Amino acid sequence: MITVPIVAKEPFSLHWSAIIFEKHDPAIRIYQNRSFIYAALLSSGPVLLRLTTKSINTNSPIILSIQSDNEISSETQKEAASLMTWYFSLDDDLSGFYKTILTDPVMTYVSRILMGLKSPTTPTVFEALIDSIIEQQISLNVARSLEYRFIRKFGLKFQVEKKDYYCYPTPDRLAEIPLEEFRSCGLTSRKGEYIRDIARNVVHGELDLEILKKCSDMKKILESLCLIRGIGRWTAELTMIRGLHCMDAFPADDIALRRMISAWYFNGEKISPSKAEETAMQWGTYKGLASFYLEVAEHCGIKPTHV
DNA sequence: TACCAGGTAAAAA
DNA sequence: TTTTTACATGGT
Repeated sequence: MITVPIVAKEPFSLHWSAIIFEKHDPAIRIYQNRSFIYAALLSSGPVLLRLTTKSINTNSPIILSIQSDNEISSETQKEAASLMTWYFSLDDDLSGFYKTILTDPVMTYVSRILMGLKSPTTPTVFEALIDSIIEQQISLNVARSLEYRFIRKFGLKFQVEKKDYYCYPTPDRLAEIPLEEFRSCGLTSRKGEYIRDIARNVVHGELDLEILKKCSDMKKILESLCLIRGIGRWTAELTMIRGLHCMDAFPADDIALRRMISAWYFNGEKISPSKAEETAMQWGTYKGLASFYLEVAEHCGIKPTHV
């Protein structure tokens, strides 16, 4: 095992940023005992990454450790560090967000509790896109269990100290899966088609998702994602938040998001997507980040009773 | 048991 | 052009 110190722009709290991963699959990724563990596929092969912090405070130092049954080169160390820096947006400065929401008492209240929370980003756009497809229409609990089945079935399996771990499946692998196999881990046949078609198009070079990271035009990104079969506005926006770190994307049709906005801003009264948009206006260019704060608040059982 | 959950494309009207 | 329907699974 090799350890590397990691620098994060303050304020940053690993605890809040990773807490949505508690109770996830320990063979894939999980947050427990103040450590975030992730089975990563680097260019040299699979490794087990662990980010650890001593306390939940924002100024607590972060240590990255890399585990593998194979030798770990200095190149691999560098790649691992930059992957985790991307994953938790460690270079981001949250002060702009906190300043923007000062006029919103609700978001200010939530952000003071969750101080240092940054929105995690998947290593690849592909991963965010496939996860978002799996999550279409069904509840998060159901989606989560389907995702684990999916990753365990199709992801690269490797061992560290005799324990099994699974990396997220690559386009290469998914391109050759027969449709019945997607169906057998609980996906609809339709979703299986979407996923296989996307994987094939990526492999054949007809679709370049990762190049979207270089595009700064949100509207253009949204449009190009929506051209893909199986991708509507909701899936595109979720992918932009989770795979491209577009903190301004806002999936107003999202049922759960509307439920959360309704609980915090409208006393639990049901609201329309346009009402949700209206509420999000005060979050400026941080609509997606603010939404994530509400999501984490819900996850942690933080409720709007004290506002 | 029936219905809903962080939707979407395709069929029917 | 607009409205309805099928889809898979786990929780209530």
